[in-house]
Order: sequence, then structure tokens, then C-alpha cells
Amino acid sequence: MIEELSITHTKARRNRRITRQRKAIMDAAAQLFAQNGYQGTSIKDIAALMDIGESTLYGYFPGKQEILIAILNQQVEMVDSLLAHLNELNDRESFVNLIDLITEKIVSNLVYNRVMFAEAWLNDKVLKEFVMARWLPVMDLLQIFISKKAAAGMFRPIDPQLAARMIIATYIGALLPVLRGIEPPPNPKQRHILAKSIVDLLFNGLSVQKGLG
Amino acid sequence: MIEELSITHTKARRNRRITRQRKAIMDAAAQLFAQNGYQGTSIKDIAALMDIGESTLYGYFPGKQEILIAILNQQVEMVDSLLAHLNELNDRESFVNLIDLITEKIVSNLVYNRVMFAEAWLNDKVLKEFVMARWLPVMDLLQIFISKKAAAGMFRPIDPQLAARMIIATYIGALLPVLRGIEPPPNPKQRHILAKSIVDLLFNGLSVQKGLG
Amino acid sequence: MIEELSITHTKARRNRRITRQRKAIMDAAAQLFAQNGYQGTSIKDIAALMDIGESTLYGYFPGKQEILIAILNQQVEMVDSLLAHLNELNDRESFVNLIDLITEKIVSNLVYNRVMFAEAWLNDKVLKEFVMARWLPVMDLLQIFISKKAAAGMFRPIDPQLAARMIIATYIGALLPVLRGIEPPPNPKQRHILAKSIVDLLFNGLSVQKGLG
Amino acid sequence: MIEELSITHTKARRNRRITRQRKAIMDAAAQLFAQNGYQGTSIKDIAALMDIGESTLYGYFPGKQEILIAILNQQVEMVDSLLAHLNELNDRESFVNLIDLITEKIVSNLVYNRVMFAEAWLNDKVLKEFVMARWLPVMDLLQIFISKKAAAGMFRPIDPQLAARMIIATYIGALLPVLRGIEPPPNPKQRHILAKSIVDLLFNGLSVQKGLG
DNA sequence: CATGAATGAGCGTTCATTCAT
DNA sequence: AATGAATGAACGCTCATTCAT
Repeated sequence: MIEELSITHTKARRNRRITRQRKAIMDAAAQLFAQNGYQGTSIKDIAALMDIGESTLYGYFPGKQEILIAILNQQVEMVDSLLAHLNELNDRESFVNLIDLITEKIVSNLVYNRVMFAEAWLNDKVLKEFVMARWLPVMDLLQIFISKKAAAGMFRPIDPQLAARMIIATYIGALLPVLRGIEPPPNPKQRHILAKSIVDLLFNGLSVQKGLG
Repeated sequence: MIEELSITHTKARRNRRITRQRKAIMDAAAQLFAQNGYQGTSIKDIAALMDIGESTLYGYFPGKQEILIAILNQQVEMVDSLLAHLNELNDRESFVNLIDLITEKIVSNLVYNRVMFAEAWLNDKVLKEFVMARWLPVMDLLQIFISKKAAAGMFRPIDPQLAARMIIATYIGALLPVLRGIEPPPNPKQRHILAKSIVDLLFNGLSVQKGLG
Repeated sequence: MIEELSITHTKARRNRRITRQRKAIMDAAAQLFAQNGYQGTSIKDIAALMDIGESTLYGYFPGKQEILIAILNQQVEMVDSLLAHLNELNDRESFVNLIDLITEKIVSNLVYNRVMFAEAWLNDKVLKEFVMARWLPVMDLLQIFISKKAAAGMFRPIDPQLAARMIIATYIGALLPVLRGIEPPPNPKQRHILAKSIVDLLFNGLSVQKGLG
Repeated sequence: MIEELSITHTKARRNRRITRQRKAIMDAAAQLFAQNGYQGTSIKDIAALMDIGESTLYGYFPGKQEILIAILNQQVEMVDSLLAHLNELNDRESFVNLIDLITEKIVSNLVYNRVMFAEAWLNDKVLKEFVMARWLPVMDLLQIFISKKAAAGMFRPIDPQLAARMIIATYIGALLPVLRGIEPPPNPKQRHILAKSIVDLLFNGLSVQKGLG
């Protein structure tokens, strides 16, 4: 009994260690992939950054490509967990909060996301399975929201799909410099301001609203 | 005289042939760069696509990197010639036309632009010299336009820089699927609709304008 | 304690192995460089002679050039250690012994020296840093010796620099066929005879000395 | 008749032109071979130095190696013509003149000789056919000279072969810096002084001749 | 006759991966 | 479990040479 228990403990500890090391490798790799691209990063680079032997990596991942896949998958899991908790978009405030939340999730794993977008730009499989599949639910949410508002007479009768796509476009475009690494990630306060600005611009446009003039 | 003339003709024809061949190499390379990235494309790949020997390429370009640079430079020249003809943005219509024009320029060399953005994502020098340097003038134009409209009481007192960035963000985001190759390039009619939609959304937002209600 | 000891032993053994392998590569390379020249020898040739993969070489040297430099440097170290132990030249016997000693050092690493001279013939840097820098001290020693003897009335009032250069010239010329590989290296006895012959010829010339006639 | 004549003239002129161009190519090649070695010189380099197309060279020589062989052969012809006019060595003065003459021949075609020695250092065939075969007659001449002088009691009973070799060694060693290009070629006056110095040192050695004391 | 264009072979080097320890 | 050593395959590039014009 005691032996079994200790064996179990040992096994559990071993698994934890392996998981920890796998994560460390993914972090190091993601950092380098983000800077130099997947193809521009060598196993040697990753091993050097971690200060371990190159062949040690192969004890945790069967190959270079699998490290990338693990990185992408982890990101997917995070987004999935985010989407699972999404409720309906009801009002302007819930809209702002959604954008804020998504931004936080993206920014908190900036490097991983930068890698994901870089890969998605070249690799169709990555684009479809890892990026598109996660954003389509968000777009659906938006389309439903816009349609309802339009039906209720609160939005102009704009094409909901086009509108949804442009909202996401605005959002992606606004976050691009941060993902690219030429601007620092926003702190919570800045995040909230950004979200509100986007929503404000989208809802009201640039023009002075004549009815308020 | 006749000899000189024929020599001139021969030289001219030779230059034309070299130019044509250089362009053909750039096209083949751009296609592969767009699909597999610069690092993921080998000289062998390019030569195979053109059905010529690998070493033949070196008669037209001193190296692989120079092919990329030539591709980027040609794109830059095109954008520069576009910017040189830009007049002031006066009204909503000139705004639409500008967006339409830019879109046409980008779409007409889709592959080249896809390469440029892929490289700019990883390479800081490319980002600064080839992308940022070309878009900043456009952003300036936008800022001036917004500031003037705001001063004239036609726009709400929004931060001009933030607004300009979001306009470009919207635009880039809207064009992304086309650049990425997952959507076909728009025909002239679609281009115009896209431009009008963007301007409409930006000027008026989603909301029903209360004064018109 | 035991672990540390075994680690130390393992590390030491590893270092010895690396050193041994580096030396083996240098030997193989020197042999080929001597036969076909540095430029005429490919990494493939060296690897083939050692019966290892080409890329294995790069675990011991960062490049082809560094193999050559290592070869030259080892030679330099040997000559330096020789020069460090040089005392003054006092009499004819010490002169003979010096020549004998230098010859032994050169002949014991014949191939390395052949490589060095071949490279020095084309490469100015090699000539200056690896050859000239080592022979100038010897020439200085000779000049001092000759000047002193001349001042003491034992040598004719000959230009010491010219004389020193001719002595070295005689020596180099005499060793050239051995370095070139068309004559076998002399054994110790032959070396001593050669040294004595050179000194005898230099001191007394070909002519019968009239005073003894 | 007239036609034939003009044809002959044309042919002769053509041959002269070909010969002239071959010589020009050899000169350019020799200059580069001397600086960078045969292997370190490309057809492109030679063509660039002559400002002609690379493929034009192949109209005059079947390949790169044949240019080298032509250079070596021309040198051989020159030395042969020198040796053909050699008479016996009778006295000290004729000895000086011989050295002077050989030096002039070598120095007047410095570059060609530098190429020859560089090649001979690596290539056994070149060494034997182009260098050794030319110097052995000179050495024979020397041996006969020394033997006769020794038999006549004017030279000490030294081994004639060893002495002859050391004389040539002295000579080669003295000329080495010039051939190597680190010293300028001597003018006629310097040449004569050099020849006299060598002979003087060889005949009388460094030591004060006791009979004269 | 001169040459621009083309190319196969080879070079030095890198890299992802395997394997013995 | 960790790693040093080894390597085949591939890469970007050069070069001597051929050929059509």
C-alpha cells in the first residue's frame, strides 16, 4: 500500500515535472518563434535559450513541429475556455466588456498569439483550425447582436455580416501594433479605454449626430 | 549609322529581355514566398517553378535576398507613385475615392503585398522602411482631414490620431482575408461598395442617428 | 566526493577525446593541404580521409579556415617554445647545435610546415604573422653574433644583415627538398652532418685558406 | 597570285593577332595566379582584368588549366634558351656573371616565376618537368666546376654535390623575398652586387682568412 | 570572332534528428 | 533523464565550361 502510494506520488511528481518542462520549452520556443519565425528558429536556438542540450528537447517533444502545434493548441484551449463563458451580448456595456475580456486574453499571452498569427498567415491548416474556427463564434455572436438591434430599430439596417466583419477588422487592426511588438501591451485602464473607443466609434461614427446638434 | 542603330536595337532588346526575365523571377518568387514564406522557399523551388537551372537565377539577381528586396521595392514604388498623386481629402466622396484607389493598387499586386506583410511581421527593417514609411503619410492625411472636420463642427471632438489609426485598422482588417488569399480580390464594383461601406460605417456608426429618427 | 571525482574523470576524458579528435582532423587536413593546397582541399576530402561525415567536422572546428589556423598556430607555438629557450650564440659549436635544433623542430612536423610555407607563399597575413614574426628573432640573433665576431676581429667586416639573411637563405634552401617532400627527412646523424656542413661552408667558404696552404 | 598573297597576309596577321591575344591572356592570368594562386583565380577574374567576356577566353585556350601550362611552358623556353648559351664555368668572374644572368632572367619575368614556384610546391609534375629539369643542368655545371677547382687544389676537398646544392640553396633563399613579392626586384647594379656577395661568401666564408692576418 | 546566357557539379555550412552512454 | 556525438539532407552560392547567336 505504502509502496504503491509512494509510487503514485512519484509518478504524479514526475508527470508534473514533465508538464512543467514542456511548458518551459513552449515558452522559450514561442519567444523565439515570435521574434524570428518558426523557420528562422532552430532547435539549437531553443536549447541555448533554455541552457539545456539540444537532444534533451526530444525527450519532451517528438520534433520541432510538435512544439509549434503544442503552442497553438494551448492558445486554442485558452480561447475556447473564454468562449465557453460568453453570454449573450445585450447592450453596449456588455459589448465593451467582451472586447475588454478578449483583449486581456490576447494580451496576456502576447507571444503565443504573435506566433499563431504569423503561422496562420502562411499555413492554411493553422489559419482554419486554430484561428478561423475560434473567431467565427465571436462573429456569429456579433451578427446576432446586430440583427436584433436592427430589428428593434436601434441600429440602421446595415448588412449584419459586413458590419460584424468590420467590427472584428477594426479590433484586429487596432491590436496589430501590439501583437507585432512595436507597441507595448495596454494596461487594464488603457484596455478599457480602447474597448470603449472602439465601441463608441462603431456605434456613433465620426460625424456629429445631427439630432443632438 | 545602320550598325549603330542595329546595335542600339539589339541592346534595347537585350535590356527588355533581362527586365522581363527579372520580372518573371520576381513573380515566381513572390508566389512561393506568399505560400511558404521567404525562409520556407529555396532557390531550388524558384528555379523549379520557372523550369530553369538554379545557377541561372544568379545571372539576374545576386542572391536570394535581393529577389525579396526587388519585390518589396517594386511595391514601394507603386505606393509612392500613388502617394505622389494624392490631393487633399476634402469631402466624403474624395475619401471614398481614395480608399477605392488604394484598394485597387493593393489588390492589383496581391501576391507582392502578401509577401510584404509576411516579411514585415517578422523583420523590423522591412516593417519600418517598406510598410510604416508608406502608411504614415496616409495617416497624416487622415489626421488633418479629421482635425479640420472637427474644427468645422462636422465631426465630434474625437482624438484625431486614434480615429485615423482606427480607420486604417478597419481598412487593413477588411482587406486581410483578400491579402491572405482566403477570399477572392474584389472586382471594381465590389471595391467601390467596400469603400462606401467603410466610409459610411466610420462616418455614421451603427446606431440610428437620432436626429433622423 | 566519488561522484565529483567520476565527473571530473569523465570531463577530463571527454576533453582528451576532443583534443585527440581535433588533432586527428588537423593531421588529416594538413596532409591534404600539403598535397593539394588549402584551396584544393575540400571538407569532403578531409572527412573522407577520416571516414567521418562532413558535418561531424563542424563539431570540432567552426569552419575550414579555422582548421588551417589551428595548424598554423600549433606550429607557431612550437617555434615560440623553441625561441624561448634560445640562449646567446657564442661559438661555432652553439651555432651548429642551434641549426640542428631548429631542423629537428621543423622536420618533426614536416607536413604542418609544408602547409605553412605553401600558405605563406600566397597569403600576406600568414607570411607576416606566422612566418616572418618567427624568423626575425632568429635573424637578430645571427646579426648580433656576426657583429660581435666581426668586432672581435674573427670575422671579415661583412654586412651583418646581408650575412644573416644569406645564412638563413642557405638553411631554407637546403631544407626545401625535404619540406617539399622530394627528399626524406634526415635522421639525427644526417641532421648533425647537415648542420656542420652549413656552418663549415659559411665560416670558411669553398676556397682553400691560403694561410693554411 | 595576288589573292593568295593577300590571303597569306591575312592569315599571317590573324595568327599574329591570336598569338598577341594569347600572350595578353597569359600575362593577365599570371598576374592573378601570382597574387591569389591558380585555384584562387577564376576565369571570371581573368576576363574581368582583361575586360573581355569570359567565354572569349575559350577561343584562345581550351580551359583554365591550359593557360597555366602555357605560362609554365613559356618560362621553360626562356630558361632553356638561357641554358643553351651557357659555357663552362672557368673562374670566379664567370661565376658571378652566370648568377647575374640567371637573376636577370628570373627577375625580368618575376610574375611568371612566382606562379611556377607556387605550382611546383604542390604539383609534382610541375616540379619535375618544369623546375627540376631546368636546374639540374645548372647543378651539374656547378659540380664540375667545384670538382675541377678541388682537383687543382684551389678548393678544399668538399663534397661537390653538397656544395653545389648549397650554392643553389643560397641563391634561391636570397631571391625568395623578391619572388614572393615582399621585396622589389633588384636593378642591374644591385643584381651585380648580390651576385658578387654570394660568390664572395661562398668562396671565402665569414671567417677572417688566417693567411692574410 | 566575341559573347551573353545557361547550367551541372561541387563547395562550405546548417540543421533536425538519432543514438549510445 | 540528459546529453555529446554523429550524420544525411538540404541550403545558398560559385565556377569552369558549353552553346546559340
